[in-house]
Amino acid sequence: MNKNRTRVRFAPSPTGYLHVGGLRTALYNYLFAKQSGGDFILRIEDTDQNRYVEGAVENLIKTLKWVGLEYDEGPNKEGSVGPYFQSKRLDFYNKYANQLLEQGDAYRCFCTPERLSDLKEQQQKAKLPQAKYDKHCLNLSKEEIEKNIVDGISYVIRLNVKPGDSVIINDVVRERVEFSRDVIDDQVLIKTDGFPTYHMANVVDDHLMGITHVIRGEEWLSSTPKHILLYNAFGWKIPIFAHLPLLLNADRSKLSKRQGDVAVEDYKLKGYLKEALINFVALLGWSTSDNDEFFNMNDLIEKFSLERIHKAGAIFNVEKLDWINAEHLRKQDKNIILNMLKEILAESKYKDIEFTDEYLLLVIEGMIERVSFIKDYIDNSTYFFERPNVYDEEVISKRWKDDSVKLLENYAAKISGLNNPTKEDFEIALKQVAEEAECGAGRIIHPVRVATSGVGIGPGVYDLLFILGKDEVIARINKAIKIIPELKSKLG
RNA sequence: GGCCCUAUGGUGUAAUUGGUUAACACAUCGCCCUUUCAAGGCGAAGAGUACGGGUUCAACUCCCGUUGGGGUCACCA
Repeated sequence: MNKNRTRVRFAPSPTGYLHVGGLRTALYNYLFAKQSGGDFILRIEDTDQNRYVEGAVENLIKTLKWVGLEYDEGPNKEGSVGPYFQSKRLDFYNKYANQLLEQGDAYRCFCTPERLSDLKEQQQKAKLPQAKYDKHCLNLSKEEIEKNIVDGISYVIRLNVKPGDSVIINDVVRERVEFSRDVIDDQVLIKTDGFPTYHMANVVDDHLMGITHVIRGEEWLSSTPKHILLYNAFGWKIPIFAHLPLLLNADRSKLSKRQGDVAVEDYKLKGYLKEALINFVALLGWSTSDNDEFFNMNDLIEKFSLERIHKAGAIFNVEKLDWINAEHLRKQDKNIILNMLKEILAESKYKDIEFTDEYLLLVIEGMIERVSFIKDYIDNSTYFFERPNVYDEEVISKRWKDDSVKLLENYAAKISGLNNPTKEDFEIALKQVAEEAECGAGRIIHPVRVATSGVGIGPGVYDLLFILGKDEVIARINKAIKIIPELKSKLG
């Protein structure tokens, strides 16, 4: 392990899904690592046995892979500093906890949960500014401690915060942040079950894993002094910290499940492109000095910088995500869109119908400027996948005239004589029919659009007709002229 | 409540670190283009930088205070 090499980590606890805030944290870590040629490490913080969720880790890894954040070291990808599950690193934590014990920087605490909650209650009643552990067990004699251990009384190991100077955090985003020592609690380092708390585990692991930069959410800022105290007690080098602004709901509260989707998986399911999600989330709290906003992963790797991270929390604005999604969709390779379209077709009511790639590609091309999501192809242009069963009444009222049937019959007759008509052939034929009937082209364009698509919106008519093909167009016209006049008379 | 972070149009963000008419994007509205709808182009409206004091020739930028928002005060991360 090269000492000068940048090493960062994303260290989620496996709660079941990847939060979009977590995605952004992971992304910033990834971008920072990649642009400096460093390592991006995934470490699973599973030290809470009560919070075990079946399949959570697998899901997390799958999702990270989907968005393209591949880690250099982590579960199933062992590096030299594993294992990458904290639950498998208990020996390390115990070893270092013992060191702290010996140094007097930590002590065993045998207090019962009852005493602790009573203490808290008393302190609250006494209107103390802050509830803190009273260091009761720090004063236990060697003999008392021995006896308690022999008696099998369970205990935790606490950090011994001694009086002294303020603890100063030098944060890349927030610059200098100062904490008075007397607001720092004697945090539990090792729980009664022998597992470490986050504070202990993350410091030990970050050091052992050679982490140079700790990039994490702002919610960790207020416990960072404890971590610094630990680094100091061990005599370890303190990593560079960067605390990221939080992601917020529309009402500025912390982004929560209650007010919308928070899982990356939710957005995936809704049809967002990974490129869009990455691009959007990157812009939540970070920007370039120029006006660019459309980025792919490589652009981001090149342009990202910790120094340009914004300080205040950012509202997760889905409207802009939608726009970015549409932008990425339009720039996406057509064959990739084709595959995605085939995938959702296979799950749609059209799953049993065969469409050629050639046909679908034409549909994609025709609709590309009109969709924001892949599913829009199906939702907004059903007529490419089935004959219209209903005809938009508003369009009928406005565009269907007494001569529409006649004109459509003429048009159908005209194109039936064409051999493999091109888009231009459809256009020329239509103009001829209009000329013969001495009317404007619009007199045919609009009726033929509703007749063949059922709606008044969509690609250019000639594109529409060409994509559908001559036979289908004629069939649809024949169907429509039997149904629409009746509908028209009903509409009055 | 204590401690900490934070504050630029509705939203995301800029502003050469004190000197611009406070810029860009999304959303909104209008026009052009297109015999549709989009996309695209052009334009409009929308903040005088949370508020109040300072410092300075000059403050969104620095200082102090206030207010709002957020985080954190677990044997959860």
